[in-house]
Amino acid sequence: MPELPEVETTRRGLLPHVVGRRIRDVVVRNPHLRWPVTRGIARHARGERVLAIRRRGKYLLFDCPRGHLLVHLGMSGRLSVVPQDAPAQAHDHVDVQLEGNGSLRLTDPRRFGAVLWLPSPAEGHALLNGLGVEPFDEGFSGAAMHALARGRRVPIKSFLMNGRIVTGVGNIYASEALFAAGIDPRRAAGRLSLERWSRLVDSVRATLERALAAGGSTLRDYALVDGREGGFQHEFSVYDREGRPCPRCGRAIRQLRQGQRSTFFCPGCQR
DNA sequence: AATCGCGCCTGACGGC
DNA sequence: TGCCGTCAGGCGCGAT
Repeated sequence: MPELPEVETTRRGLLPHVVGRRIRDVVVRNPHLRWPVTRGIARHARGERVLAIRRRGKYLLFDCPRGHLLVHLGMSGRLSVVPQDAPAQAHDHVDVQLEGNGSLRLTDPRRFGAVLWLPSPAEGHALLNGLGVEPFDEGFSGAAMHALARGRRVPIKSFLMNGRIVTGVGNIYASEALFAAGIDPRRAAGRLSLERWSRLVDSVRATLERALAAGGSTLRDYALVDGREGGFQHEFSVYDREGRPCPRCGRAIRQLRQGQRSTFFCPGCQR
């Protein structure tokens, strides 16, 4: 699931429920995530007040006075706000209980997600300090990307999905943004003109904004904090649409594999 | 330095 | 019906 629009939608959904409240306890029901969830997390987090929730790439950071709770949703993770006595279902891994009623519940069938406690400053942590530019920051510009891509031979689609270059763009939105910009996903990143890079940067932002407005994309596991589904899956132009007509020119959408990931594109519109 | 591709997991689906 | 292979939103890591 969770690319930038889904993580950001989750963040915004959590804000009114979580910010300003204290953590009563962290209940670990199933510690098996990307890294084992240790009891130390509860020890650190207990009694801490959540001052803010930030997003960096696809990571969520719950800022507290003495550190940060980091959550990543992996491929199938979902955060929801539930009553503290809500019975756990399959794949419910962690409950962050808040003082008063209410818990923040992480559900993750495929277990590629993560929950970690980071000492301040969170930016110094290895998972965060190598991350690329945020798509909505000024630093994400045609000129900057054009310069970064110089000499790089990786396909532009893989380059866009590289979180050390730009964060938050995953498999769905890379395909969709390249379609919107009319760029062939197989083109070498270093062989894109400055003009086309500028167009692509605009398309990435526009695609992410549209997805955000729809509450993200629900394919299977992802849901908003209150359990509702996102809506952007109904607006896909190419993703998961092999053989169906391109919305612009009518030719059949094609699927190929790049770096063990499926890519979808229109052979007529994308050059 | 850049690129490739494996592995971590569960579950859904299609072919036989 | 069941078994098996393939694939699914991510990403760190080791090999080349």
